[in-house]
Amino acid sequence: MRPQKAEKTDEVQGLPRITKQRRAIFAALQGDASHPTAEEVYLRVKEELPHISLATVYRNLKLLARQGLIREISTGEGPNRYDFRTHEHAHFQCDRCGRILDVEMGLPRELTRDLERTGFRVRSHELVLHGLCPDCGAASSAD
Amino acid sequence: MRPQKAEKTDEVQGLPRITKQRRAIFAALQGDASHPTAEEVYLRVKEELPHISLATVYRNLKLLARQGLIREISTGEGPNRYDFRTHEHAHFQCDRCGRILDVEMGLPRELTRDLERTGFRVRSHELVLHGLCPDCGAASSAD
DNA sequence: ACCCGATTTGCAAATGCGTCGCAGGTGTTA
DNA sequence: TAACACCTGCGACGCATTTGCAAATCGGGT
Ligand SMILES: [Mn+2]
Ligand SMILES: [Mn+2]
Ligand SMILES: [Zn+2]
Ligand SMILES: [Zn+2]
Repeated sequence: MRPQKAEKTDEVQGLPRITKQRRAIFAALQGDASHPTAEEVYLRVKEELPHISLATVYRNLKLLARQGLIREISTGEGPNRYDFRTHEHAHFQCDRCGRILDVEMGLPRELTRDLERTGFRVRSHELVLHGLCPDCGAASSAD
Repeated sequence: MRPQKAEKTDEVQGLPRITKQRRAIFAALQGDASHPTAEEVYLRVKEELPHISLATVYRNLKLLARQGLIREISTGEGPNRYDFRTHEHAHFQCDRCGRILDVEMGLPRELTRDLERTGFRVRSHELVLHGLCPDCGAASSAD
């Protein structure tokens, strides 16, 4: 029996393939706590794959995020950032140095429970704190 | 004595003036629970001030937000949105209809306390939840 | 190993959203 | 009313990200 080419109604696209670009982009994030931007990932991957295109990096970061293999973070300040840590945690962005630091915390269970009880379906959430990181806070008071 | 024109070192700019554009933009937000985009505010204000420019709307929304008179919200999905409600509350954006709804909740005090204790200075935070709103959740299960 | 079609890539152009520079206009204070 | 700093409208610009397309590449089936 022939394998049913693309459905007509639903936009089901085939399974993602493992290209060297995709693999390298994913690898570039692993163990990196800096929450790099697409541009930064691009520069990094380019050392291994000099011909890779920035568009490919964007496409794959989006895809990996959709697959849940990485996390996409928008801080409301500058470009999106990417995180290999996919567990539930919040982020702190320093107003001064711009760095993004992990804040280990989840939402109070009761909150989402209350929302669900009101008819909402909570799929995800993003919490970003702003202020001064320990380094910059100290620097500015010593100023 | 002459009034000290602009400081040399510090970029202190004079006091904001009350122009009809600024007033109209602020007024357009009042009582509006829809969290409109700059574009939407622009269209609304244009009915009263047909010659207003979109750049002016952007400039004033930013300024009003800096003054703390309104709140700027970036959901990570589409353009920024503006809120006349400045008290601490979170937002829920529906994946289906895109609407943004208020969620009355603040951060657990203990969290920021722990952060401050570690040397952070928390100035603000933004919490955005994603999922399906009551209307869309019902619609999709009835589907 | 080879085929073949669906997926992916590199490239450039396009898009979306927001900001900037500048030449007048306007609000505010004296 | 005069003076001047702040504002506005306008278009050009900038940055981040997306998209169209032809060529390259994966990978399941043979
Ligand atoms: Mn993180
Ligand atoms: Mn709100
Ligand atoms: Zn810092
Ligand atoms: Zn909805």
